[in-house]
Amino acid sequence: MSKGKSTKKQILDTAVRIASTFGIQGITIGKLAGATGMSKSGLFAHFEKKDNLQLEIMKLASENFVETVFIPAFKKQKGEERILAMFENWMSYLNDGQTLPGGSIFISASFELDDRPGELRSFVQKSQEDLIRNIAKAASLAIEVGDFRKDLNPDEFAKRLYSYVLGYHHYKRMLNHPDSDSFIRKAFCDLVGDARTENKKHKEIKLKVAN
Amino acid sequence: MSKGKSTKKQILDTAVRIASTFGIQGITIGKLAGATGMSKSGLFAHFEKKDNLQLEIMKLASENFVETVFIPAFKKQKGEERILAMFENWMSYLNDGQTLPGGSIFISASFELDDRPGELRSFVQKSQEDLIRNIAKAASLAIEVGDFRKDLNPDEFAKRLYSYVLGYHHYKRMLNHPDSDSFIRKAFCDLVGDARTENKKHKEIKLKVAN
DNA sequence: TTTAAATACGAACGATCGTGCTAAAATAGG
DNA sequence: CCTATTTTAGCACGATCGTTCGTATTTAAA
Repeated sequence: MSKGKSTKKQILDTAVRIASTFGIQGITIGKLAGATGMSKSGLFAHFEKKDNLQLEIMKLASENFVETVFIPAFKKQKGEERILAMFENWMSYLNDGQTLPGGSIFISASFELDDRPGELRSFVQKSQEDLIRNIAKAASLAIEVGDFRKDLNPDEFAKRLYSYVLGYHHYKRMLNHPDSDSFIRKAFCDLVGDARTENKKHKEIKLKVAN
Repeated sequence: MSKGKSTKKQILDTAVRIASTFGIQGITIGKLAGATGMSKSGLFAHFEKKDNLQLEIMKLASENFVETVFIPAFKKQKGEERILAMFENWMSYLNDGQTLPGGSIFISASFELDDRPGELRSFVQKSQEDLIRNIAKAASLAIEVGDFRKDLNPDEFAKRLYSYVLGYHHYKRMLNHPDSDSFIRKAFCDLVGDARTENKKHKEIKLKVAN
């Protein structure tokens, strides 16, 4: 890897962390230059427009999400097991204080950008649609293999799950509720329980992670 | 009302609309001055610090919310009826394009401020806690009067409802899903249905509003 | 090692930010 | 109507924003 590409990668890694705390709109060439020990102009030369910088930050964050949440989950077998894996990976992702000290960039970016059209917003929209579609897809596979009821609406399932995640993020980050982890775990279990076929209705849902 | 107070009120009304679209952090003395036809310094004289301006914006938005959502709902009788009224008023509030062209200030402010301590954040936090507590209170009254099951957790009910509202706002504002209204209506009905006592389990839930 | 290309820096630009200061204008009370 | 007070405007400040440009330095190929 050439020198240029490697420093660019390092810049973006730092940028993702900063954006996690200050929002994608809160990143600044000067602040980012300071955080990386570079000059404003030296850093700026890697991106040509600030918009590009923001876009590349979101793209990196998106890759991180896919690698942490989806890729490992797709190695699990279809059905409830994969759904559970997604959920647990998702929780790990949201609580990785190393790369996301201030919470999910996508969640905050969504609310920052919801009324500001542009390339950046389009990318975030597309990512969110992908996310919901992937969950819905996993749910419909769970129906196919007989884990979930045939009359479950997978899209509805996905959207309710994501709503709970939004709430979770909100209660944890903004309101500092100490019981937000148990909140979402219980909500998730009820959601899955309701989605199950009748004969599996009362099986235990085994989630790892406590805390 | 003195001249000063009346122009200040008018400034804040405009500010709430702007903040609805650009976020509470997106408010700028210059932009707001332009929007009200005043000079920067003339407008600034009403507030003394920008922080005060932002705080007063949030306070006005909070009053608007209470007046639109809670006050009318508290005139309904305790129980499910009051819960339904809250929900419907909430929907009206969120869809009032006149005063909130860009969606709820509190929702966006929450995500803008979640990692930035200060007086403004504290106020938003308090407002959100009040909101959840009010819903939970209404739910526990519904238990008292026998509409909801005795083993329902009111706090959990409130937090799940608010999670759905966050999702609704997100799907509607950010993702422009045309079916977001039916999404939340169905989610709400399921939530209420699950909360009901056994003998009322299958009563119809009559919501006004379509669209 | 020489050299051409890639990369980084320093300084400066126009804009806009929040915020003072002072003077003009509008208002309200006698 | 006159005056005292409140309200507004004009102007300027230091800071910071994104961005440009010419120059220095570092890297990689020959």
